[in-house]
Order: sequence, then C-alpha cells, then structure tokens
Amino acid sequence: MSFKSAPPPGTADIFPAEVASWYRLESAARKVFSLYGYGELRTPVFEYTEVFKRGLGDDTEVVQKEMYTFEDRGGRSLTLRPEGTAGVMRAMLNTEVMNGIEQRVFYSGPMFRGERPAAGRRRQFHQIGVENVGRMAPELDAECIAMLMHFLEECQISGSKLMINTRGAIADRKPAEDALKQYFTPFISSMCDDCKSRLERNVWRILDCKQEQCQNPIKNAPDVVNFFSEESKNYFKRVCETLRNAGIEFTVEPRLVRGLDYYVHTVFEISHSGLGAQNAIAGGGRYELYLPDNNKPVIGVGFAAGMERLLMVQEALKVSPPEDPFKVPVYLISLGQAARDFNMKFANELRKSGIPVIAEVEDKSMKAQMRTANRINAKFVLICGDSELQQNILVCKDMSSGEQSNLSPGDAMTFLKGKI
RNA sequence: GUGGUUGUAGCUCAGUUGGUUAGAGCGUCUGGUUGUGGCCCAGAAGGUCGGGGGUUCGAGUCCCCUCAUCCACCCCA
Repeated sequence: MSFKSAPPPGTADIFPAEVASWYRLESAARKVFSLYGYGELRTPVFEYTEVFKRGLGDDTEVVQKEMYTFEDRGGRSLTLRPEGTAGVMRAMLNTEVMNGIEQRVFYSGPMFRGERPAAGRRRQFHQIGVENVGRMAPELDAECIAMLMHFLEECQISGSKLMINTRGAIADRKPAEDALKQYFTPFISSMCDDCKSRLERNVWRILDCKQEQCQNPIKNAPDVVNFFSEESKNYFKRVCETLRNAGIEFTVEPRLVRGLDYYVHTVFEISHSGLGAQNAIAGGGRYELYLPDNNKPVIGVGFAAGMERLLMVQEALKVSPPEDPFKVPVYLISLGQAARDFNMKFANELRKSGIPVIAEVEDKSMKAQMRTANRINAKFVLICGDSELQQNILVCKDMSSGEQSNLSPGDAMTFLKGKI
C-alpha cells in the first residue's frame, strides 16, 4: 500500500458509496430544523484567529493546543475553524440579534482540530450545528434540546443518553470559582499536573478530570450550584421543567462542565454507548460570546453534533444504509465504431430526458461489455451494432429477467423513461 | 503531545527457528467458435514485502531510525 495515496493524518476521503449516508444525515437535519424555523447559514471555514481566541476563551484546550493557525500572504493570522459557533456569532455581529431580535440558523461542514486521531476523532471532522441567537429564555434552551432529540429520532438513533447541567450566570462564577479554589488548594499537591495548572487557570475543569488521583477530592467538592444566585437556579429549574413537560428523559450531571468558556447556564451533552472512548455524539448549551472589539456579547443557545459519530452510531444500530443515489441503470453496448458514434449521441439524448446512462467507449467484445453491465449493476442494456444501425433499432435487454426486444431509439427512450 | 498496536497484490490476509524465481482467497482482465452478463472452467496481469539504515554469506523474517494506521490517555463532536 502506497502511503502517498493516503491523505494527511486524521483526514479521510469519502467515496461516492458512503456519501449517500451523509446526504441522509443532512436532509434529516434540514427537515427537522426547518420545522423549528431554522435556516441554513454558511460561514467560512477559516476566520481571524482572534475570533476563536476571544470567542472560545484563551485558556481552553482547543485554543491552547488544537488549532490549525497560519498566516496568510497579507500577514493576517487565520485559523481553520475548530468549532462552528464562534464563526456564526461573528457573522451575527451588527445584525438585529444584538438588539434582542431572534435569529435561528443551522450549519454543517468540516471542523479542524489538531488532535491525535482515535476512534471517533479526526483532525478534520464534520458537524451539524444549530444556533438560536439573540434571546434568552429557559424555554428556548429546552426547545433546542428537544429539537436535538427530534433530530436524533429522525436519524433513527435510539438509546442515547442526555445529560444536562448548569454553569450559572457569569456573575455567579466568581463566588463559585473562589469556593472551588479554596476547596481544592489543600489537595492540589496530590493531584495531576493538568489539574495543578487548572487551579489558577480554569478551576471548573478540575471537576471534569478523570485521573485516578483526582477522583477523591473531586467527589467531595462543593456543589457549585449552591453559590449561584436564585435567579440562576430558577432558570435551570425552569429548563428542567420544560424538558419534563416535553416528555424528554435526562439526567442532571453536576460534573458536566464542557470545554469552552463561552457557556453560561444550561449545558448538555448526548452520549451513546458502543462508540469507543469518544462517546459524545452531540453537545451544546447557552452561551455569551465575546468577540474581538466587541464588549457586548452575542447571546444564544445551540448545539453541535458530530457527523462521523452519528454515522458510527447508525452503523452500530444497524440502521439500514440508504439507497445509493449514484446507480446508473442503463448501459450502452456498442459493437464497432459506427455504433459507438451513435451511442455517444444517443446517451446524451437519454440523459437529457432524465435517464442516467453510461456508454462503453472501448472496443471490447460483447461478452466483456455484458460483464461490465453486470458489474455496474445496470438494470437495462441497449445493444447497438451494424445490423441495428441498418434497421434503425436497438436491442433492449432487461438484465434481471434476461428478456430482450428490438425497439426503435425513440421507443427505447420512452420504454426506459417508464421503467426508471 | 504521551503510550501501545499494526504496515506483504486493488481488498482481506498466509508466509514456518533468517535460506533458491514472495503465496492464497476475493476482485480485475482475457478466453471457453461468429454479437449476450450473473454460476462454472482455464489462463493472465498485478508486490522494489511502508521508507531508510544496520547485522549477516544471505533479511518479508533480527536491530535502530523514520513515516503511516488503529486504539488508549488527553480533549471533545
């Protein structure tokens, strides 16, 4: 196997046979999201580096060590988007959302993160995401989650687990952070290196640590919710209520923090077993996102789902693969140059009337051409040789029954139109 | 970034304690009497054994380096 034909680490070619499954995910997304009033927004795959630094938070793992950053010829620092929200919010700046008018958008496309590839984790991966921008209400958070569940249902994905938590308002952070710092400080010498640096940089993430030596201190850590304002607590309560009213099952996971700094209040994650270590198929929450040169945050609630992971779950659940939209049902066999000339022209006429066709261009034997027809799974073949040309007919053969008949080119076209 | 795993034909893999022209199955191509596929039969093509260096009379087999794969840590979608 030649390594030269392999794409760079963590990237993959998606061949036509697999693309059908991607189409299905995307059309499920369009269908469901449009039911909730969401329209598609397409933003660039790269942005000014500052958009992500400022938007996601300088101290996040993603910004610190996973971004594909480069300088363009104009000396601008640009970054391949590691997630979708920051770019969408950048696009929303200076629109009516800044005055509390709601915008509902979804997106899908490639994201880039310089991580070591593993099961369900690539350097270029694809997300479908949704953002409800401009307004804040617990009902919107709940509806966003409900829509995600609806989408998963549409994708025939069952057995997923919804976990939610609250991070409180930004104003609640300080007391909670202080309490956490105070609590962890006596234990910190026995904790892992990452946690040591998190203590000052980002205490919250200690709660998320999975290292053996950190589990004990974490287990008894104070519940941050206790430091939140009544307003924040009520907000979360209301989100939970609305979800229950919608009949959505979930568990409250006080340890659920998530890695990006822009989250406030509601955060959530959906996991699915049977995916390997990366078991999150979607995640999101409410955010207040600050962008360069803007002191007023863009607010909203949203989520992103990993397309590769959704596909993996579908496969694990044995969701039947969609029909290949690239089937070519008609194959034109020609015997001799004159017949080939005719077929090249006739093929185009068939295509213009909506019939997918492949015409053989090589001077191969009848048998060889029949074998090809069989291999590409043609439903019908049209055979043309000198005698057919003389009589102005084509032999039309049904590949599954083996029946064949002589038809004029015009009749053959109408016949095939009726069959395909 | 840190670990471990694997790397032989288009694909899935065999290759015995290092020993002559590197194998199988599937796939592909060509044939099995004039222009008819799938099944069957016959034959053919196709590999500098991921790359580089080393040990050896001799390396696909052993050692080192490198690249890539897959997986785990980490992080998250």
